[in-house]
Amino acid sequence: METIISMETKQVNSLCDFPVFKTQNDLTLCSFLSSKKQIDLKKGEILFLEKEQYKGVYFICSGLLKIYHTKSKKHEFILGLGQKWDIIGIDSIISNNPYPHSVKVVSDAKAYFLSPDEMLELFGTNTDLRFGFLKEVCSNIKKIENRITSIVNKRIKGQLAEILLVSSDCENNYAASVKLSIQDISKLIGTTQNYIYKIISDFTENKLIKIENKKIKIINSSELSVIANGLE
Amino acid sequence: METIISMETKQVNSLCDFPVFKTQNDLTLCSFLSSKKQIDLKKGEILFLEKEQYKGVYFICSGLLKIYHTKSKKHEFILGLGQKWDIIGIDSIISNNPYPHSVKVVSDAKAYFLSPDEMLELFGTNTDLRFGFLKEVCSNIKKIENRITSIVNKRIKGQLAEILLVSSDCENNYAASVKLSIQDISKLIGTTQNYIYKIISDFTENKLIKIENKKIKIINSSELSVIANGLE
DNA sequence: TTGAAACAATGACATGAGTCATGTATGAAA
DNA sequence: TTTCATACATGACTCATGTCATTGTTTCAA
Repeated sequence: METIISMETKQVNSLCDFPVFKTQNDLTLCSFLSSKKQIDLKKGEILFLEKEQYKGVYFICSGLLKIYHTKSKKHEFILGLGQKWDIIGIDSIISNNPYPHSVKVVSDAKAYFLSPDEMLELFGTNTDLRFGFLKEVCSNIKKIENRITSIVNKRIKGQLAEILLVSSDCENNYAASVKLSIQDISKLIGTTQNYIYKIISDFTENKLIKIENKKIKIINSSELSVIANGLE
Repeated sequence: METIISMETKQVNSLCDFPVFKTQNDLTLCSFLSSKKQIDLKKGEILFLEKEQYKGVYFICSGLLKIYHTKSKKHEFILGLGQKWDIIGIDSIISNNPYPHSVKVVSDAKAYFLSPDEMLELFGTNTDLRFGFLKEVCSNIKKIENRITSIVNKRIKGQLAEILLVSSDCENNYAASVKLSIQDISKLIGTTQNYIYKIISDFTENKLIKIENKKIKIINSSELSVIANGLE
């Protein structure tokens, strides 16, 4: 069960902290990376829209973003989430194509931004770094292949159970629904908001979860896990 | 509507013919590529299984392959099809990871095979070539992102209509079902064989298609197109 | 303070999709 | 030639999911 929403607490202090840069001993490179400043990304802000010309790569330090396709104004589907340590926009830079999806800030975030020239400079001069970026791109393939298989094989109830489990705060069993609205959860799974309410109502009736202060608290995580794995 | 099954007729005579190699003027490289021989891939042959250690990259010249995940022996899901001009296995070589999916030959095929050493040699010495392979990986990401969005937004009936349309032989309007069995179509869409039969039965009753010599002939492609686009 | 609009949530009903059982056809083995 | 296993195809039934209408709550502007 892959983590959808990260619970990591280590703070990002420098672009150097990103795993992709960890192997570097090049002092000029480290100096350049250390000089970059984090930018603020406000909730609701759109980083870029699908088919827009690429304008750089974002290295996410904190907060939450959604990566989505829009079939029409009515039908938005969330392909994935962007959070700490994620790197957004590499594939467009590499392939010299417009962005293949849109990205929007779900909760206030911080990130480093590198322009196309800066990226190509990094990309061109350093073999280890190049392979690091390429591994990042390739791991995206595996991740989304796993996601499509999961969507096809699981009932919507199972997908919701999984989201609630992996995003729960282990200490208090509160699902991070404050980070992801019911509307966004429905778009992440690819169903309707009404149906998500229905399933949440069922889960509440069956005493798997309960609603406290508009938050979802998990009270039977083992049963939710059975549902998430499609084994009931 | 992206083509699922290629109808291209140009024959592949050399590894040089692949678009990714088209920009090359390096005589040593061309000589090496020209020396490679095609290998035969028999129907039913498995190129590799998910989680297997990578052993090379296949450049498909003819025939049809399926790229799939297996949840269990009972649940196989086809992530995509491999056919002429497709390159299979790049991401594992680049990321130095086992194969993230399995690949099986659906109808007799031919391909060029390059070992990891040969690939790394190509990859390491030539900037244009490197970018060409990376573009290939990035276009795979875009393709499967589009696929996942399509699956989530379309009814199964719409997906079947689309498969029948794009795989049809334009001259005779025969859907290439001889290339893809009903069983494999159901695995490509992610549904049951029985439900595919049901929809085909409905299409036949509504005079959109008809069965001739165990082949599906399209007789109302405009109506099928409406269904494929989810506009009925 | 009030009223309109937007959002949250529920219920009734309709449709899409899956499962199981059954019958027929085909091919391989005895 | 017969028998058995597998594949093909259909029908009945059940469950999952979506749509529409409705009610209640919250927010914001006048």
